[in-house]
Amino acid sequence: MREAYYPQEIEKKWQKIWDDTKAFKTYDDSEKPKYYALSMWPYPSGKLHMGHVRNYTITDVIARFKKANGFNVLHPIGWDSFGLPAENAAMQNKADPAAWTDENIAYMTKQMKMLGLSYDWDREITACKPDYYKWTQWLFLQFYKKGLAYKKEAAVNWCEECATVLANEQVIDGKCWRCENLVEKKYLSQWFLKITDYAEALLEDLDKLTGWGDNVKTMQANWIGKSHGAVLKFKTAEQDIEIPVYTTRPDTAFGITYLVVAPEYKDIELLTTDENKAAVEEYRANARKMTEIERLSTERTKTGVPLGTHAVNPFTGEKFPLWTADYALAEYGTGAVMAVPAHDTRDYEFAIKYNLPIKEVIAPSSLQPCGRSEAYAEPGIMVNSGKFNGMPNEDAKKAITEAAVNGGFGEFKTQYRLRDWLISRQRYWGAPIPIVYCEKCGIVPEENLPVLLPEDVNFETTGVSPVLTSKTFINTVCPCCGGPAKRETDTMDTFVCSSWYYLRFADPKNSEKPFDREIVNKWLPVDQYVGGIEHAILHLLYSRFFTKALRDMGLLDFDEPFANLLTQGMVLKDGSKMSKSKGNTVDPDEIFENYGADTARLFILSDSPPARDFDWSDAGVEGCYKFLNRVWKLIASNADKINLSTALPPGSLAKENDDLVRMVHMTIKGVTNDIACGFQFNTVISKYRELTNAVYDRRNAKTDLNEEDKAVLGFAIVSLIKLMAPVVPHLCEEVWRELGGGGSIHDQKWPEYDENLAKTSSITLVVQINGKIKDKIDVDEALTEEELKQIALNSPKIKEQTAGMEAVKIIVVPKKLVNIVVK
RNA sequence: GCCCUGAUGGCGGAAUCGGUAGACGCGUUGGACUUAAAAUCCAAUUGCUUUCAGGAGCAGUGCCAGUUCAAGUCUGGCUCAGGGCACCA
Repeated sequence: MREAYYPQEIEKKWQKIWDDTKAFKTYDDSEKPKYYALSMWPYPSGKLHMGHVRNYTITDVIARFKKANGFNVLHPIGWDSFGLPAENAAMQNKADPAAWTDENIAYMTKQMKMLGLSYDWDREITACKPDYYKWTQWLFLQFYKKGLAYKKEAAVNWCEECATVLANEQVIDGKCWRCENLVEKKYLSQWFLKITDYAEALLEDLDKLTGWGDNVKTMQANWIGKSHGAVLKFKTAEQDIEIPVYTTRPDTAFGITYLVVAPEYKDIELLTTDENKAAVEEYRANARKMTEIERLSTERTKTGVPLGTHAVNPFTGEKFPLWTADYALAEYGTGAVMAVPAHDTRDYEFAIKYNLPIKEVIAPSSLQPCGRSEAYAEPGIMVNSGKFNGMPNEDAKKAITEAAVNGGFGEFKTQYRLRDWLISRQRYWGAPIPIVYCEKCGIVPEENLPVLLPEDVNFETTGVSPVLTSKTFINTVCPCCGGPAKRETDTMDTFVCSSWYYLRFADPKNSEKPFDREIVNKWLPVDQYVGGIEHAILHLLYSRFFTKALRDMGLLDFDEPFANLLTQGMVLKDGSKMSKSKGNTVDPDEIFENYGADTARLFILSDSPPARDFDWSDAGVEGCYKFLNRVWKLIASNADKINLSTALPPGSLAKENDDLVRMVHMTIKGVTNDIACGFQFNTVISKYRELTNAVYDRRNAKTDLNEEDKAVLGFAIVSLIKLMAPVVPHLCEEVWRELGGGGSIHDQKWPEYDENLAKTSSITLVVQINGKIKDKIDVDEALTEEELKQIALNSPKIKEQTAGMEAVKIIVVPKKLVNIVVK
């Protein structure tokens, strides 16, 4: 074995061999239990960044660990390759988005192979290839047939920069998720998926996801936004028009002093008097012009105008005025709000500004009656509420709603904040929506799939989709009547493609259907999913929705796609996120070139637990490189002494009591537990270092080795490289073969430990006085409690410090400590 | 405003059940090797006080209380930081 460690040479050699021999190919037919490890598939943006390196390394180590532990592991990769960057690149470089994408995929594939990732490349899938998007389109049609895909005219989020609409989930703080441009409202006819049908299931099943972090689950629960309340129906005094209102505070119904409808409310024109018409129209026109962010800003003082008409409170018969104000949202509840300024901060602010009456109906307690200079939103006792007076307001919520139900003017209602998923995009580089518009037949699904993207398009258009420039795509014949018809020119949101890709990996080559039900049932759910927290709502919610909908269509038999989710932290440099604009990026290629992939893998896992942010430091990389050199040298300089045939398994070593043998058992136990319980790779790596240090100490201490010493050394070294193999696959493979190991180290079984040997031979007894540590004594672990007590009491230090004092109580924790309580 | 997560040396972070706080590494300092440097190896490294140079003592895990023989760990109340949601009635 050569003395010096040449990672680049070793890595290149093994990567080629693994590739040529398809070392990580997964077969469906195996006796072993299945394990599906998956990283979120990347967008082929050009080059891997360190976030990718971290993500894929984590999943790769898990996959290799599970394989060594006897699982049939599925560890695939693919490309989320539809999306705007390819189209933007096409506009700038006059390149074909397909060619640009292919180039990027080729480069990133090369980088992934350089990182030594154990993917089954035969299962690679690519969202923008017709053999994949054909099935995205097919699934869309299944949603359409089930009434889960529909077209409607609605106020939608429009990004001028990207020249397309966006889903609610893609609007972050009123800005576009991709380009951070301010989002505007537009009224357009668009395709939606009916995710709201699954609001309750998506919320309820969060409890089943015991392998997900609470942070992600609460984010989803907040996004779904379930609330319990009532719909109360009001009639107008002037025209007898019904205005239903959703409220979570029916207990405050006696305190209503006005009613607000959203500027987009459907009956608003009927509700406006002629005198008020001009002012209302002007207000509505202004509201339309405002961007989402302006309108939703809580900083902004509330505005509104009266409609001139009135509604009647069915509980009291009181008349109160109708207003329109943009703090009422058309898309939530019924689009109308009953205003109780005494008990709602927003209504209070509005009432003060426009001098509307404030009527208190809940007092903090019977001792502390009303009279406040702000809205009182806390629980209390009902007042000014007729027969409900004196009741705790929480009870009155139910009682008043029941009264409304009995009176025929109300009902209990559960409301969700979640809205339907807008999937139309006025862009080229996406899966075309397979729909045809026929003058005779109306909306007709196109069953002849795939509907291919046209190639005769001009990307130098502004403001409209390049698809519209095609001369061949738009005009077609109706699949129903054969008459002239036009194709839908919108494409699907890329998140549709990524909502089912994890299913396709189970059956990637199927040309008859998106996936075979049996095969998918066998491999899914994904046992371990790894990716960034930024998808906590978007991709993870959509995928859960897809899985549930596909189950209801009978295409599969499970209802959650990802059993365990690990959201990895960001990779930082100098305390902030790596970004090109800050100039603090680290190029993976440079790290591979200078140190090799094994060092990169080791370092990215070594310093922080996977869920936490990771601060990149050049010194840390150096440290990992030095460690690998140390391991290499340790083995190279002892290669002649290590004989794999004498590197015996546990139980067969004569020197079982040897401290180094015990250390090896402890390390196997520790590493195994640290990976199995929460993937704590940082402590796993510290255990590699401890064992390495211990082997060095042993070798330094003894130069004249007998056969037994060699066996111990061999056992320690072989165990070390087996434990390190998932993290540092190239070095360990090379060393394994150099030492004469048969086959690949990555086909070896995970080392086992003996529980009796996985601890030190003696223990340190801690002696405390009143809970403060006063002495530490090495003792045999077999001693009884009474013996430990005597040893503690006989310690000279303890005698000295307890002289003249009385021991009130002595607590003995077996094998650990003695605490003497004195007065 | 509501929700989630976190706070431990100069730094990243360890510490199964409440039972030796600071594993492992980075950095720093000192030393060995070298003509020299790099590399490598060895040692020290929470703070303060004290010392006869072997050590000894005290304090210490964001803050304030509490439970306990014993609290980084459990309970209550805060502070700060990061993230999510937000005129959602």
